[in-house]
Amino acid sequence: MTTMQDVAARAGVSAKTVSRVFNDDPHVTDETRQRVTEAMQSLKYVPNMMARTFRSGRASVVGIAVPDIGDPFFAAIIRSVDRESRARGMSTAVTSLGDDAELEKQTIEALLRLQVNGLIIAPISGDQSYLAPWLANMPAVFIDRPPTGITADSFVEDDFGGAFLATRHLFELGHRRIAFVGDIGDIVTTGQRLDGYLAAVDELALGRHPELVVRASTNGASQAVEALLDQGEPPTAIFSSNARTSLEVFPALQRLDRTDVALVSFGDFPMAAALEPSVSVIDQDPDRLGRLATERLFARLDTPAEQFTPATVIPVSLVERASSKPPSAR
Amino acid sequence: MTTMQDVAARAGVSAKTVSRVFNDDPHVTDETRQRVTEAMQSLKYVPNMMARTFRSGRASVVGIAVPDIGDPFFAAIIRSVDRESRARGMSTAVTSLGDDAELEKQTIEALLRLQVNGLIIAPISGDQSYLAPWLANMPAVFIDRPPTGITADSFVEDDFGGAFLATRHLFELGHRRIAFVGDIGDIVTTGQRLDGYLAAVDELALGRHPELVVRASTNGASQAVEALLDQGEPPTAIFSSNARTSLEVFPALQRLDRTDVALVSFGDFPMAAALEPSVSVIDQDPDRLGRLATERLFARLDTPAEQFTPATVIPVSLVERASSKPPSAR
DNA sequence: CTAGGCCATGTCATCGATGTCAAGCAGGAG
DNA sequence: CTCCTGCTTGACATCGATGACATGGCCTAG
Repeated sequence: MTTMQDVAARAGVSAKTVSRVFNDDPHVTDETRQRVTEAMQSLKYVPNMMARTFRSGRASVVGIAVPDIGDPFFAAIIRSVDRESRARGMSTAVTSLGDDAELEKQTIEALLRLQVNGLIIAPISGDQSYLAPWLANMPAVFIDRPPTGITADSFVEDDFGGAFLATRHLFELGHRRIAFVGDIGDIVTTGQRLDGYLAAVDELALGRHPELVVRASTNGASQAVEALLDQGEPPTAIFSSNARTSLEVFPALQRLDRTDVALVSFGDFPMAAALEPSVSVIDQDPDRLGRLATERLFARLDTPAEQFTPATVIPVSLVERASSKPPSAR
Repeated sequence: MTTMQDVAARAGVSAKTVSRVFNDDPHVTDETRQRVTEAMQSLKYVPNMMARTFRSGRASVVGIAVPDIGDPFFAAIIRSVDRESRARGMSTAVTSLGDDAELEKQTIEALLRLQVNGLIIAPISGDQSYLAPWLANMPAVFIDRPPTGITADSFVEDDFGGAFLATRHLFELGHRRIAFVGDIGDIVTTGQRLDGYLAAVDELALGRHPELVVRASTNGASQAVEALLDQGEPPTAIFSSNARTSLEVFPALQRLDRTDVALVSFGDFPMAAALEPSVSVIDQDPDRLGRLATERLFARLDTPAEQFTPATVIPVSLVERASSKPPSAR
């Protein structure tokens, strides 16, 4: 690790002069500049960015933490945050939290250790109180689900409303047995969506049928669908509570040759419109979510004291496609 | 920003003692420990990780840079690297390079500024010589495409071979006019795939037809397909040079009601098997790529001096699905 | 000819945490 | 009673880069 000192010694100048050359300070003679430049090259000098950042306090990086980078919804959010941050001269560092709530704290702290300027987070655990001390120095904006145990800005979709909307939509098509497929992680979000589904079920007097509600781990959605359809009185429609499960549910229906079962997915996903039948979705507008979160983050960076509406709920909309269809005769 | 000094003043001890309490040094009396702990809490002290890291040199983070997080191929690689790194007690910071080669250097340097322990990179520009000085301090492993302008480990797929394989496969099905759809970015990779395609075209004596080779920007693949099929003698098969373009090409074919045109995609993507017709792909095994790259990175971290095979080419395989079909009568 | 000013360069302190070393104090052994 | 040991605690230096300020040389205006 060559330092400015080393370069300075080699060039026969002081470290300060090396610093000046490095930072294009005009108050250096060409001759000195050249000697220093040569020394830098021959010693392969790289600035210790950590030292510079340490001195200035921050790294000009926005941290983003999401449960899963592979989820199309989060991928879209990341894209959007990335674009907005870049436009403001900051780069981004993304990290996946996985689905182990225990690891959230430690993963986030590893990210914060990088001394990012701000954090955009879609948490997985049910408690973010460990963030409290950090918030004194750095703004955090929650997306997809609100914080628990601390107060912070948040932008969430209307999980309850979207689930209600999807369920009622299926009801209006004539369905009376509508299944709910959720996953294990995403406690808060999935819970809200389940509530919305159940509220619709109650309001429409469909009766709650526990056997129609399944929560499958990421790779188990396939079996879950199979079990659902294997019942005495199988559902005629499925509400899949997020894009990740939908990516499993659809192929499962196809494999069982049961694409006659209606399907609505909470969350759009690539190719949803190109499938046969095309899949109806509740569109969450991840682009907007990412944009709003980034704007808020930068607003907090500019004027930390300012008061904002802490929680914003973003409306969702139903995109009707071919998988929205009446019950089949089958 | 409360520092150890502040806590020390509050607790009536020296900063060093605060440091000791913070690091669970046993040589502190319970009484002092308690006073310091209280002071830390009331002042909401958080350690300046930057300062600690600065002193120790590294952050325990692996940096990953890819052109686009949303690309299913890179998303799968990131997942894999993330899993492997986590198993070794390191977390990851991912950043998107976008498709502007000019920005690569600056984005990477922002990442390196975080003083990551190592870097896994799928570059977009044609010159990584700017990395040279950094390599003295930190290992870097290239994936998807080899480095240019510097020497470093790399793991790449067999772009040439895969493209050759796909083209020959289409030929064997009876196709004689096979189009190539590439994108603008990814210069190296796309170039290799084009070479493989052209080599097959030559070997099979199909004749090079410039009008069958299109390079579309990310959002222009749709028009490109339209233009291809609108020719006097349109292709009967399309070789899409990466998953990102395939995500556009397929819907375009569908919209034009031309799913009779055969299609092979370089790179698998979610739902490729569920589409109608299911899409044949050249499978790149991103999981393996990520795993190998991470293993190499950690090997370099453990024994920097060791010699390894610098460049590894990972074979690809053809996954035959329904879109592999003979030319239609149309 | 000289004072004032500009310019190139250097010295020192600083950011926050922590390793090194030593001081100070208490208790036990001789 | 004294000396040694061991334990708690603090002063200082350090990591690398850089801001504030100082120094010394040269040029120019009066």
